[in-house]
Amino acid sequence: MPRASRKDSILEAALACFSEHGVEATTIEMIRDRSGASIGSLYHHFGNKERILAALYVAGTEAYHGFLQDAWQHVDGAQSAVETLVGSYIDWVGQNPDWARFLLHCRGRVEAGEQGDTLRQHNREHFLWIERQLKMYREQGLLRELPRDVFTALLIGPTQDYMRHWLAGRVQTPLEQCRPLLAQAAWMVVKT
Amino acid sequence: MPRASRKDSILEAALACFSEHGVEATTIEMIRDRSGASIGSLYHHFGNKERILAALYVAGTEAYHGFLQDAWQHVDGAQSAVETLVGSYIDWVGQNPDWARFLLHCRGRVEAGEQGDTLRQHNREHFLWIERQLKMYREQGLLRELPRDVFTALLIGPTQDYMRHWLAGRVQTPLEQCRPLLAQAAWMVVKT
DNA sequence: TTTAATTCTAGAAAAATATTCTATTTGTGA
DNA sequence: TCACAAATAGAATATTTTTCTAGAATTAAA
Repeated sequence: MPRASRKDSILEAALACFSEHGVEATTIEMIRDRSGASIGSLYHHFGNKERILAALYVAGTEAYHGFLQDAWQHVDGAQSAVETLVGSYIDWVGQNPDWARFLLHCRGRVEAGEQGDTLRQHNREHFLWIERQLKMYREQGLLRELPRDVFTALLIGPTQDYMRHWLAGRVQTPLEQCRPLLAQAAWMVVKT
Repeated sequence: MPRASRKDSILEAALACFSEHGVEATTIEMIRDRSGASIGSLYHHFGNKERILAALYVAGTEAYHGFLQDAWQHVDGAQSAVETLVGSYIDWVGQNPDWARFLLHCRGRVEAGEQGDTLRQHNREHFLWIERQLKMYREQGLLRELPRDVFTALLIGPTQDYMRHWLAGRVQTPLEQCRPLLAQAAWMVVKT
């Protein structure tokens, strides 16, 4: 296996800087110092600061999507599917707080930027993947008939909200305790 | 009534620029041009760019809190309270999309900045106000006993999630149609 | 293995942006 | 009217981002 490419080491350094100082406060120079790359190298690989953000964003969402799809192996039934959607989100954010903070913080910014379309395409595909997974349960009448966007909001909204507060250090209830509550509530509100 | 002060006109111009070009892309110069103020005046009133954001953020949250407290006049019973929390959020965001986009986009940034404590204090007070309003219903046993942070996430999480997507133009279901669905779901998941 | 082409790296130079500073003007109370 | 503070202006400075030119490393073809 090839060791981390220069490109990757720049991304890694960028995430570390963002976590440490916040996205707005980190300068190209800080990323240069931390990664050991030169300005020229940095701009060769990414072109500008915004595209560093975008690349990092895509890498993060892909990591999360992969995590979810791995967890999906053990899904067995509609309730288990809902529980996995909620639980995987909690687990991944819990295990990767720096990534998660970055993704939550920069979503709007990256979507508004030039890579917005790419990103939206990515997300749409992930969404469709979930749709395919739930199709069967829907056809069996196990899930409420709701506009798709409302369904999604009901299912994952509370969890996203909770984890956003957790990342900001605004909540005390330990994750292990919330997990079943949130999973159960999601199921309650989404089942027929 | 005094007409808009220079300070206010700067804030107004800033919000307009942010809505039009995004927060990251607007420069001090753009705000200067749009507001008609000079650089000196701008820095006299706010000190730096970050503090313009913070002031705008505080103004926005205050507007929303006021809106909610007005709507609270008509609350009558626990279900009505839940419905008002959800409905007011939808209404305010629907009527003030620029404000809402800005608030959602910048929360993390402002909280991480020097005004973070002030802001957190503000939010805590608002949160406590809601707590006081719900206390009675809680004592009557009408609301589920849950860790407070989980309760909040269940109540408002789906709505916040939905409105975030609405602001980004990612959903089609009209707000009038979602409103009762979200309110009803919130009540379902939060009532005893 | 040499050559040519391409990719990558480097850092100085330029451009864009944010902030400070000094001077003037405006308003306000004694 | 005078003294003083608050507000405004824009030039000067500092910081940060981006571009540009040149050289080093790598790859592929001959």
